[in-house]
Amino acid sequence: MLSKKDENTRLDFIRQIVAEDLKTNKWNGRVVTRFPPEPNGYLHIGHAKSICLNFGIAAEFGGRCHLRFDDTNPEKEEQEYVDSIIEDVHWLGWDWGEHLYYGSDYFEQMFEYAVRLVEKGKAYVCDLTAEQTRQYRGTLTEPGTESPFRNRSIEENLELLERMRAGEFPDGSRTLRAKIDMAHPNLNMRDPVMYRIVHAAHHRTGEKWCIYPMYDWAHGLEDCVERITHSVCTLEFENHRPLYDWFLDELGVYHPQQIEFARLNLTYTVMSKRRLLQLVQEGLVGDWDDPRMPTISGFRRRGYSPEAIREFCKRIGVNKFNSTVDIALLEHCLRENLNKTSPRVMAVLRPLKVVIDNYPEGQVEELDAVNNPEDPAAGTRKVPFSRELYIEREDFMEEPPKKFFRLAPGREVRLRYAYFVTCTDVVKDAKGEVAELHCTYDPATRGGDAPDGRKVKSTLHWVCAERSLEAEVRLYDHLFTKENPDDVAEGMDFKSNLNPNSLEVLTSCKVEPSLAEAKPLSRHQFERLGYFCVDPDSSEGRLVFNRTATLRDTWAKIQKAQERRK
RNA sequence: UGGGGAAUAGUGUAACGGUAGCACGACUGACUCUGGAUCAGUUAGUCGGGGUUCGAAUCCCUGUUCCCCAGCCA
Repeated sequence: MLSKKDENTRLDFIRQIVAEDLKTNKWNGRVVTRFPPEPNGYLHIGHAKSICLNFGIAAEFGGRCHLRFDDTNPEKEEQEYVDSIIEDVHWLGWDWGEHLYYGSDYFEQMFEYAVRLVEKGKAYVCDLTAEQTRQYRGTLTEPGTESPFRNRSIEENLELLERMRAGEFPDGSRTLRAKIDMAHPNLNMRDPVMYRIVHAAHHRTGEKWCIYPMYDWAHGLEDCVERITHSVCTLEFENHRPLYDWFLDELGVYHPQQIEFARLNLTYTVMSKRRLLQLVQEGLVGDWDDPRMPTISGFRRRGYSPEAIREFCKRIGVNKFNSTVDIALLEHCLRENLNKTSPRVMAVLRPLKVVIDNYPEGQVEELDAVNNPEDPAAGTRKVPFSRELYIEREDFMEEPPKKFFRLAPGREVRLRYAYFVTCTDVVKDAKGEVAELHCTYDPATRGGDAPDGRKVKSTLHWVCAERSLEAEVRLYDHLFTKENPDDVAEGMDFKSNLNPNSLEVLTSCKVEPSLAEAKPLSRHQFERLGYFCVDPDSSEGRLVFNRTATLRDTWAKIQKAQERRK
């Protein structure tokens, strides 16, 4: 067990700051964080890190966390994204109560603050074109040049700003800029744009506005209005913090503390919204919720549980340097959770027919099977057994290599929860492929135990031929073949590393009848195969499963090693 | 070549001047009616060079490498 000191020292650097602020009463005991997505795409596992950080801190320190849409760019944002984000954050298990906000709700107040800055002589209307603004900004090593409009009178600025708002000027013709320092070594401080003119309909404010605030101007004010205490964001905003501070200080208003942390990178995964959008738009995946996508909706459809994702976010930690987490850790958290929670079931992906020659024709018996050995409360169910069964093709080999313990001619194995069977004959088709197996069973081993104490080397899963259900099963693998999808040849992009085998569809799988009523998105373990989730594509009488993850497969490892030796 | 950040096993993280620890992975072995799970063990690390100190991952100097910034995106 951890001592109290150990627990405290294990806090990440952000939680340490929050804990310290609580101790010194910096914010009068308040802890208010926020998750501020722009509704211009679907949430991904990288956002989950931020979500768990912000909502987690609020929950752990007795504060609250706001869900706020940072919707200041009408050209990229859509209601569809708002809806999906709300659904995803909820699904992950977090709740913001009444604290659902939109940056656009503060547009009027932001404008008033802008007027104040103009009145203070700290902002001005600039007529430079975008191109000119860029040229005047200077470079990383050379200072910028002051805009010729920088010293307009306060009266003129005020009048022009009102006329900007009134829609008198075309897109891009003018901006409102902060008057800071064109020679500042931090480019963000070289008279940054606060408002641009965009005659576009906004998904919430409609046609009301034709000027929209820039991120730097809007974000601090949103935090300010909501009385955020700790404004947690990613590393690339570190350069913007001086500006965040400048705006709030010049206005003399409530001033949260911005803290930056490193975004999540995952092996075999691309994470930027831009590239995920590209995959969707170019039809390289089904949609945002394609089970191969690292989106929250993709993971949900794939069969991941919110608990697994939250545990993952807890384990990866929080830091200020870039790192790439091994996707195996995510998969570990997944299996750890699903192992404890998923009901077991038998399903055969690539069926091979087996006839039990000495079993009575026409007889069907119901055998007891354990639903979840990790959870006795899950109880048992009946599975039908009869003369004709299906087993997995790869569970039989005519000429078994060393360490292959499964079925082979003359060999006895156990059919899980059923009987010991011995393979007596192999029937082949015209092409010489194994078409059917004949076995005998030992009636004394009913249930799977031999009264004489004899052992078998392996236990196979199976389904009753007559009573099984047909199903489609979609097998997934990593979307990319390289740990780092950006590791590409000259002139190529990440798409050249797409895994052509990331999806394999199996259409004539056989599953046990208890699955007839399985609900969409319900998760099951197919014994010896992996975790599978009912895809929403399923319909009455047509079951479709997604493979969420395989079970750890020792035999596959041995096989690989054997092949390598050849 | 301006400014801002950052470097700890293969990977992710802890240690806040006092035994470099944990997790994932990999590899052994035990157990098992899932070749699952579980359990036990092995593996392997402080970016380099100086200094301060009884003692440095930690403090100082210096070098190296990596990330971010020149949108009227966020």
